[in-house]
Amino acid sequence: MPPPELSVQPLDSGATFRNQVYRKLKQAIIQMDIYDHPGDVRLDERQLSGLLGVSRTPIREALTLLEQEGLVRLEPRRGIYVVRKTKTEIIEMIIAWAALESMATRLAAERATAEDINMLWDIFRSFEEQAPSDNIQEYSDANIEFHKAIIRLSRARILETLTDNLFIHMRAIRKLSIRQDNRAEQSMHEHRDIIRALERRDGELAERLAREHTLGLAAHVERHGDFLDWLRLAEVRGTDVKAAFKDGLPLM
Amino acid sequence: MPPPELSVQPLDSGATFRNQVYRKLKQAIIQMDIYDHPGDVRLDERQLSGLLGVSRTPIREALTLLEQEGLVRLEPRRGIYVVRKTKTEIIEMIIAWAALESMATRLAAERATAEDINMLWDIFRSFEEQAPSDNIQEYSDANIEFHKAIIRLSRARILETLTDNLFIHMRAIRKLSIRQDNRAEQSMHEHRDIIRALERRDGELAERLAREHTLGLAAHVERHGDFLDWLRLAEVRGTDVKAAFKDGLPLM
DNA sequence: ACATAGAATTTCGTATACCAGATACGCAGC
DNA sequence: GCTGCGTATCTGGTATACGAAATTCTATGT
Repeated sequence: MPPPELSVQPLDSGATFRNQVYRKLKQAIIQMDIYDHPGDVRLDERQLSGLLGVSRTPIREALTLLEQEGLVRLEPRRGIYVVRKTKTEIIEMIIAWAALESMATRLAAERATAEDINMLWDIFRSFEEQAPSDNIQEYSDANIEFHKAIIRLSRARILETLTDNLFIHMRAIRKLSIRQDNRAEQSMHEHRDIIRALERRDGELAERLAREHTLGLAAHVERHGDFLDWLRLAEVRGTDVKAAFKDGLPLM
Repeated sequence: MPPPELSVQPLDSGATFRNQVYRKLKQAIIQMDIYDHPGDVRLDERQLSGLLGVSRTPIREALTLLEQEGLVRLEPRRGIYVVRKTKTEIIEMIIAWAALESMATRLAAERATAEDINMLWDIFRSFEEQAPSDNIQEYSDANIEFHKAIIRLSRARILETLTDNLFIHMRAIRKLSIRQDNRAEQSMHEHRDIIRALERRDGELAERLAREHTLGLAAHVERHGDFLDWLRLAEVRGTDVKAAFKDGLPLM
């Protein structure tokens, strides 16, 4: 007879102020979408302190974390600014993502159960129906969810962690990801092929398809992502950003 | 005539106490090599405060960073402990490393200059001479330097950053990396083949060789890395670790 | 009006004080 | 000697106070 184990949960749940503030700030920064905002976005420790009802100490520690994640930039005695990645940085991040996800896909081909793959088909179908041009945000989020799902099947936590940190910054190119030349449709086909490769347990192929799929996005950004750096210039010069997009650029 | 630009250096150099403490602690933790130490290693904020001559505030912020990097674990109101990775975690990290480095190698094949590749040959030769069995630490460090050099040739900062964070934890398996079955020699051959592929600008091949080389290490750890988890058990039970290695395990 | 020096203010970095959870210790009871 | 309970102590989390660099405002002289 197995011993009657009473396993009590830790229940702490990292509920320190520091962690709470960290999560709240992170969510707020992501939600605001810096790439939709012209100009600098500056955070004030005291203001946040009053806003969140805690002292500056846990706020500073949370900001320290956010800085390491590349979400904010702390300029000593000058201010705290929400970071906007450059085009080059975004492309590098996509490349790193491609590297990690292709490896994850290889592992997934070995480790995923039949049920796991059914789940992928479910996700695939669920946003196959959805017209991408309608709701960019939802489409983009669903897209990322698909990739996250595959990575999860690798059963390698570190790959999840590392890519999660990268995905945060993919909001920068949301509007780009479904631009003309039927990227959306092509993307879907590639997703389908990846799942099929997983189904056939062809790790080699699945890995290659995943890599090429994501590197394709990198190339797309390389061609059409110049607006990312314009945002920075506009910010410095104080120009109205909206105007800069009048001449045929993707924003909206 | 070029404009007479006067570019003044930032000169701040991140010399805040927080950053200084961060670097010092990181170096100290890495140097001590937790995997050589039996038992828990606990850090005391107040003690560090006295030791380093600064207040607890910058120390706490530095520890926050180290926690995020996975070097220490902060247990609220219980203590701060240097982290020891499990075998599974180490293997996952090697896999992530393989993913990032193989991608970097692919890029390097496109971007590296002839001079860059000569530098790789230099590094290669410099530790070809060195007998690996003599000085494990030096051999291991040189080995990692080689990999860092290749990654640097990708000209993708993010790949450097991400892998640097992974390499920190590779000290865990230093003693393992040159165990019997002439891994050292085989490793050297593989390094040579990677450089040759880069020389021929064969990105596809270089990527595959780099991936297989590093995944080989993962497999090696999978087979012979059980001692990593024993360390944890020994720690919990308070057993003398050295004894556990008597029966033929790699340590030393 | 404009330029400028200097004071007042803002803002982050650091030090210190206080609090509550967790542990260790010791005493009482058996 | 062992168990259980309560208190003292330790430790990290949080709040507050202080300091110095950077910016802004203002008054003054031209």
